[in-house]
Amino acid sequence: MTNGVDKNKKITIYDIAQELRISIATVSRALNGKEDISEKTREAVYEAAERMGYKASKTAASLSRKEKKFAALFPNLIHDYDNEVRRGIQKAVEELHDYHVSVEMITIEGKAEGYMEKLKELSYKDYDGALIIPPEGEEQLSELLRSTRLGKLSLVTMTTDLDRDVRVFGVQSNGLVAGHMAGELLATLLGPGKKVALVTGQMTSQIHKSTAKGFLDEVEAQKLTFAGTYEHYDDPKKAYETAGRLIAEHPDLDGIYLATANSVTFCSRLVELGYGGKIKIIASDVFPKMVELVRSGLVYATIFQNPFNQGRLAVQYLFEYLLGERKFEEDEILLDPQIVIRSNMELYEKKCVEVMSEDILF
Amino acid sequence: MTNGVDKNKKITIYDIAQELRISIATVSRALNGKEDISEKTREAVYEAAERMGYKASKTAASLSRKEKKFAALFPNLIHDYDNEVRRGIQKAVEELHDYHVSVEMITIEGKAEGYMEKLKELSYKDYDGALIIPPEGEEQLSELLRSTRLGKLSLVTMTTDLDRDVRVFGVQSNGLVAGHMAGELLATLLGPGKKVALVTGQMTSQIHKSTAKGFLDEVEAQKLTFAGTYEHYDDPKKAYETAGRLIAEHPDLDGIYLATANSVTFCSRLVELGYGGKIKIIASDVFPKMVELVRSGLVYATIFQNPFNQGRLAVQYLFEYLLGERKFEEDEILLDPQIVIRSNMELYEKKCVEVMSEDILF
DNA sequence: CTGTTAGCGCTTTCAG
DNA sequence: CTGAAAGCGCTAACAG
Repeated sequence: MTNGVDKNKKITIYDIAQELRISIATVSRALNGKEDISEKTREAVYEAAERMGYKASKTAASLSRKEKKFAALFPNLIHDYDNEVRRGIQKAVEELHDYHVSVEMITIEGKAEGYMEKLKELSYKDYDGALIIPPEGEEQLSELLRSTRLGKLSLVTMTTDLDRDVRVFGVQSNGLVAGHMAGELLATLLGPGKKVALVTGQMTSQIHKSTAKGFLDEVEAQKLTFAGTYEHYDDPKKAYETAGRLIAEHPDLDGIYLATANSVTFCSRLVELGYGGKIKIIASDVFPKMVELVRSGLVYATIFQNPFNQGRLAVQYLFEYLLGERKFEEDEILLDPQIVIRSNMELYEKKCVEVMSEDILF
Repeated sequence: MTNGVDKNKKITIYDIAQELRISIATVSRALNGKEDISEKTREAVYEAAERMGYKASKTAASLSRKEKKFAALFPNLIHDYDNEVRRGIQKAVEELHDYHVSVEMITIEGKAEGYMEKLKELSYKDYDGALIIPPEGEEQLSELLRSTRLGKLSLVTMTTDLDRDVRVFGVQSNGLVAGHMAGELLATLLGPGKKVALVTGQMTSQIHKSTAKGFLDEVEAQKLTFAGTYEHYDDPKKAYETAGRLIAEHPDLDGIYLATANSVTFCSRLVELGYGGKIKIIASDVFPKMVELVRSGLVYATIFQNPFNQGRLAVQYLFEYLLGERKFEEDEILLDPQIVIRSNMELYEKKCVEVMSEDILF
């Protein structure tokens, strides 16, 4: 024993209470940042906890704490990506079963107003947090949110960056790096000077902006020729049209980075146009249909953005945040995109699941 | 309520005890597969648990259960890879802090005999499990193990496949897929017909065998020319020599898959011989020195095998196994290898750490 | 603002 | 082989 800290004994709030000659309830309150406690006591407790080497027991806490109630808000759109996020959320709920967290999945019919209404209701119903996948036109929701008090309801965003002031944190893929990766792969596949295009979702969304930036930077660094950015909404028909337009405008195109959903529709149009093997394609994420595209060789690689984990971590982190275990100086949690080629496809294939309704897919 | 199961209420062992008119202690014993209990009671408890929809609370259990004691056995060799495994184990201990698991890190001086001796001691001292990174010549350890009773000490292996009969499970990288990935990348980089070689560790080790198999299969499928397998132990001097020999025998070589440690020594010898930019190299794992090699362009890609996670999961799974939460029909847990190129290197760089002693490295 | 007390659900002696 | 009882460390009323 060099200093007063005995490594062998586990320090509990009981020890701190004894040391300070106060009750364990007071120690608990101090440690959990509750309101009704004097600053003096709180400081004394913090000091003692630090000095004595106190480490809170999450298991004991969870045994007595009351349930944390979350809700997950999704737009009314069945989507491969969102479906994976959903599965991730469900997984997190299972994993956190012992810790008493529940998540209600809610599909919102309307757009921004629908979200706001539900959010207010949740706040009123004493929910602790909400996980949001925003509707089209998220700026509007951001706007509404900024002018509304939601009490103690903590907001976490996924696949978006709703205004930072209104949320606790956001979980999304590292778009910047994903863009660079796609650029580097195309450069490797094609060599310098070749002509590439970017096909992406709404550029009003931050995630698409950063993906585009990463890709453009890499294209420039690798001295590829840039044909342009082709933006389209998450709509298969638009994807189909966009493919046609892209080829019409650049019949000599060598490569494409498909940084959006609806890759499948897009690719099948390319095949129709007779560009099957001629253009090197880097796509995004792994869904059952994408597996086939990579296997067939039409798509050389796809960049997996792990939507499943996005949902899972959103729940987990929100929970930890609410317990004061997590700080978030960085309010963006970025997941690592991964390169999937034919030979490691099987590893990702088993991680994704057929989407319930296939209407929207093809 | 369609059947007797009320989804709203949490079923506890108390409920089961009441239903069966026995004590909660008996229920607990039955559920945990303790010895001193009649088969009849056990079955009744299982049946009731199933019927009533019982889900055990790990948190409550961990609060009263006594400490699980593990040990991790490493050879006396400071090594980038092992160092990461160590860090992973430490991480797991932190994560499992609340669950009362401790892991003692032990460096074994001798070889197989040294391991056996320590293992017997651990068994005698009532340890619950041991995590093993075997010494050179693991077959010998396997041999010894097969003829020795270690009581209730559960064995988990890492970076090896010690005899399956003597261990609970093993955690290692998916060598087969890693080999395929390296082959596919080289094929993409070089095109068909080009000449490639495999540089690997001891082929007596299962992990190296499966990596080699994956690579060879892919080389054949992609119609590359195979120059041969160059085997060497984890010794920088050998790596240096091997590089020289490889080039002497195949001056027209186009690509190499470095499926072993000591890539750094190997590569620097290649540069000395003037083969710096001429040969495409796929390496393994990410360590600080490897980061430089990829950044410089000497190595095109490296296949990350996540040794950190290997250590972390080994502890976690062993713990879950001991609690009966995990079954392991498959006794090999395979981690997904990941492709790291220049543009996503930063994501992996921050996950590895400078090794303590650098002697062995270069 | 603080203390008392009753659990949370389970494992583990200790006594039969 | 089984039961009774004492906690594990913490939170949440409730009562000052």
